[in-house]
Amino acid sequence: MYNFSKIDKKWQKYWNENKTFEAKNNSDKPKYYILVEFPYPSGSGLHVGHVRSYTALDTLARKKRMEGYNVLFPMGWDAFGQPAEQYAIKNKIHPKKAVEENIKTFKSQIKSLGISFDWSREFSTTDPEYYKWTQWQFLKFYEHGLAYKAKKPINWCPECKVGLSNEDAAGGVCERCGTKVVQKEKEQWMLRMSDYAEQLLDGLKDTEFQERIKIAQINWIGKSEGSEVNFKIKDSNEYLKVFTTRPDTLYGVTFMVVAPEHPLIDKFKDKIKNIDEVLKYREKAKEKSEFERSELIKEKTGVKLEGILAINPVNNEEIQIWTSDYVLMNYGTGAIMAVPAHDDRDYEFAKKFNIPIIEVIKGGDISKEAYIGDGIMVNSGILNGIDNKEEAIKKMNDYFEEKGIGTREVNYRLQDWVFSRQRFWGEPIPMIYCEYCGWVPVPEKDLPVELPDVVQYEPTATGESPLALIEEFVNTTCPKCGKPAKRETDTMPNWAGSSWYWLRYMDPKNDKEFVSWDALKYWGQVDWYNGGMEHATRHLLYGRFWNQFFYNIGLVPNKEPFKIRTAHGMILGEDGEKMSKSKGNIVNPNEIVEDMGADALRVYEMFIGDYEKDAAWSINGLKGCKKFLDRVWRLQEKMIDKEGYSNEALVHKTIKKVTFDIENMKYNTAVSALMIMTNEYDEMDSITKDDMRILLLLLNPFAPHITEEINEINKLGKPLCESAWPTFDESRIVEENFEMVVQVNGKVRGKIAVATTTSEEEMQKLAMEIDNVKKYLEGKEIVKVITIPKKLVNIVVK
RNA sequence: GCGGGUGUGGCGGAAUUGGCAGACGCACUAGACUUAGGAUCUAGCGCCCUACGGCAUGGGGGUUCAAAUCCCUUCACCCGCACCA
Repeated sequence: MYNFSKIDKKWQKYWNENKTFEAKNNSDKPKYYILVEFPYPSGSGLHVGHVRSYTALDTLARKKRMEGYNVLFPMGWDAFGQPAEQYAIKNKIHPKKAVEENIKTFKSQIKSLGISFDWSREFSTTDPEYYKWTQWQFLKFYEHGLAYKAKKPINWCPECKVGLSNEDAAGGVCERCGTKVVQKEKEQWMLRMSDYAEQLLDGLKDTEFQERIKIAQINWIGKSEGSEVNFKIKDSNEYLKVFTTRPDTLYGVTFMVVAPEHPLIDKFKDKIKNIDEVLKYREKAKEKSEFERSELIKEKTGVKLEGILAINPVNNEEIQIWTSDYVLMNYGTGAIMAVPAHDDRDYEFAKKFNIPIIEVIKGGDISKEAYIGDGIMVNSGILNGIDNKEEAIKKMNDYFEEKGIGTREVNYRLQDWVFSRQRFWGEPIPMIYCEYCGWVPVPEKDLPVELPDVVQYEPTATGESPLALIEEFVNTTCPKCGKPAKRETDTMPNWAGSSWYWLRYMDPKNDKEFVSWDALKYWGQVDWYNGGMEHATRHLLYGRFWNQFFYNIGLVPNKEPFKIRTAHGMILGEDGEKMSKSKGNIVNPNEIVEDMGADALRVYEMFIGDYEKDAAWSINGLKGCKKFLDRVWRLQEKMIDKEGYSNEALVHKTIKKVTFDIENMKYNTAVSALMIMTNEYDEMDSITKDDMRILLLLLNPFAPHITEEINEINKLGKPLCESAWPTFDESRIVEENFEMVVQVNGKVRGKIAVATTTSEEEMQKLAMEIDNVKKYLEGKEIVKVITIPKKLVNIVVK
C-alpha cells in the first residue's frame, strides 16, 4: 500500500537537512525547554521503554513548535560507569571505544524513530570537553567547603578485593562472586549534601513535580523534628547526647543504647569493665553488611557497658547503658534513650535482656507490647495528667531549654553524598596530595584531568582505583609548592555527570565557561523534565542539590532547575514481567521499525495505556495501531477537491481533546480521539481537503512521517512541521441535538434526542411523554424532578 | 512496620471530576469478498433471561434523586523506604 520505510527515511532526511528541530539561542519566540533523561548507552541497544518516554515528549515538543515556541529538546549520553568498564575489561578494549560504539548504535536507533531531538547539541558525559566542567564544579564545591574527605565504611568484597556500590552489593553478597560483603573503612570524598536537606525540601514548593515524585523526595530527605537531650555520665564530666522525637517519654527511660561505633565506648574504655566483650561486639557489627544489619537480623543483640551509668536529667535516676547495632551511628547522635513501654524496638530489647519497663502513657497493656498511642501521662513528674503528646512534648522542650538540658533539633535521613569510587571509568577527582601542603586542588587552567589512554583498568588487589597503578597518572607536582606529589586516584560516581547536564545543553560548545550567563538567562528552567520513577529520588535530588548550590554561589539564575517533572511507567514484556534477557521477553524497537514503520511503533506506545503506569507489550495492540495508520492512508481515496469541514463539531472537539491530552500526558486518549475522527471520516461518503489536513495536523506529533507524506502527496499545504497547531472554538463544539437520558428513581427508562437549546421545563415535559417512562410513573406520586441541562432528567416517584 | 499506588468485560484500558459504566483498541463469533492478506468490509460481543427486565466497577456498609467516582470498613496485589529513635 505504501512504503513506510522509504517515507520514514525521506522525512528524517528532510528534517535533518532543514535543521527543522535546531533550537536558537536567541529568538523572538517564547522558549520552551523539554528534557528527557539521557540514556546510558548500554551494549544491548535501545529499549522500547526509551521509545515510550522519547515519543511522549517528542509529541509535546512537536506540538509546542507548531504552537510557535522556540523549543529546546536535546539529547546526549550518560556514559561513565561500571557496565562500560566491565564490558571493556571482558572484551579487552578501552571503555572509550565501547562507549563510542554503543553511542553509534543508540543514535541510529533513536534517529530511526523520528524523534525531534536537536542533535546539534549532543554530547557525552565522557567527553573531556564536558567532564572538564564536571571537575571544575567539584572544585567549586571544594572551594566552598562542601567537598571533604572522610573515613567512611564501604561495601567490600574480601574475595574480589574491591569496593562495591550498594546496588552491586544487593542482598549482602558480591554481585560477581557471591561472597558475603563486609564493611571496610576507607577515606572517601564526600559532598556536604545534608547541609541542603532543608533547602531541598523547601524548594519542592516552587516546583510542579508530580505529587508521587514530591512524596518520594520528601521521604528520602526524611525530616524529623525532635529534641537533643544530654544525659550526664555518672562520676564524670562527660555527657551522652541523644536525639528523640518523644521527649515527653523521658520519665520512662530505663536504659540507653549507643551504636557499636559510638565514641563513648572509646572514651570510657578504662572504666568499662567488660571492654573486651564490647569491642568484640563492635568488630562483629562491622563485619555485618548494611543489609544484614537492617534487614535479616530482626532478633535484637547487644552488650551492656558494665561500669558506667547515665543520669536521667529530669529525675536524676541512674540508667544502665548498652550498645546494640539496632542503633545507627549515622542517624541522630548515634545514641538513644530507650523507653521500652512506648517503643517497639526498645520493648523487644528490654524483654530480651530483662530490663525494667516503666509506663508513662496510659492506654495499653505494657506487659504484652509497647504502647505507642496517645494517652494520659503518668509517673512523669511535671507532665502528669497531660492527655496529649503535643502538649507534653512542648512542655518538656520548654523545660529542657529553661534548664539547659536539651534543645529542639531537626534530623534528616538524607546523608552526605559519598562521592568517591575506586574505579577507572569515571571523572578523575581533580585533587593532588602533597606531603607538605596537604590536599591541593588542580588549578583551573590544568583542567580537565584526563583519563590516561592505557589498557590497565581492572580493579587493583588493594581496593585502590585502577588509576593508582598508573604511575604517569599518579605522579605529578604540587601546584602550590612544586614538590613531587600524587594525584587523587578515585573517580566520581556516575551520578556526577548527570547532575548538571541540562545546563550544558543550553550552550554545549562553550569552551570558556560551563554555560554562558546569556544562555542561562534565556533558557532558564527546564520547563518539563521526564524520566523514570527509579530516578525520582537520587538523580533528581543530586541534580537539584547541584543547581541549588550553583544558585547560592551565583552561577545560575534559578534555584530550582526543573519546573515540571513527570515519570513514565515501564513497558513490560508480553508476559507482564519486566523485560530481561533471561526471560527472553525483550522487544527490539529496531525490528518493529523495520517491520511496521516508526509511526506504528510511536502511535502504539502512546496508545498502550496510562502513560504513568506500567503496561505490558502486545503485538496485537501494535498491529491495531498499524491498521489505524493504514486507514488514515486510505482516507486519501475518498478525499474530494473541496474545502471546509464536513463536521465542524467533530473537528473542534477533536482539536480540543488532543490539545488538552498532550499537555496532560493523556496520550492514550488523544490517540483514541484521532481514531474516532478517522472512524467518523470512514462513515462519510467523501471528505474534504480541510477534513484531511486537520487530521494530519493533529496526528503529526504522534506519527510525523506518514502524515507529512500524505500532506505532501495531496498538496494540502506547507509541511506540517512548519505549520501552525490548529485552535478550536468552544462555541462550535456544541452540537444541535443531544441525547437526553430520562431516569425514574435513578434508573434509565428512556433516551430521546432533543435540541441543545431545550429549556429545563421543556426537557421535563418531553421526558414525561416517553411511553416507557409513563409506564413507570403510572399510579405513582412524583416527589421531585431533577434536571441537568444538556444531560438528563431524573424523576423521583413514590 | 511506615509511605505511595492499583483493583472496571476474555485482554489493554475509557468515563468531561457525582449524571447513560465499558469510549478507543485487541481478542473472539457469524457473514460477505477475494488475484488468500500481518488483508478488507458488514454485524455481534459484560453477566443472567426467549423476552419484559434484572444484576454488574475486589468484598461489605453508608451519604445522595443519582456513586467506578465521596465517607467508613475489609480483602488482594504492586512499588518505594526500612531497627531513622
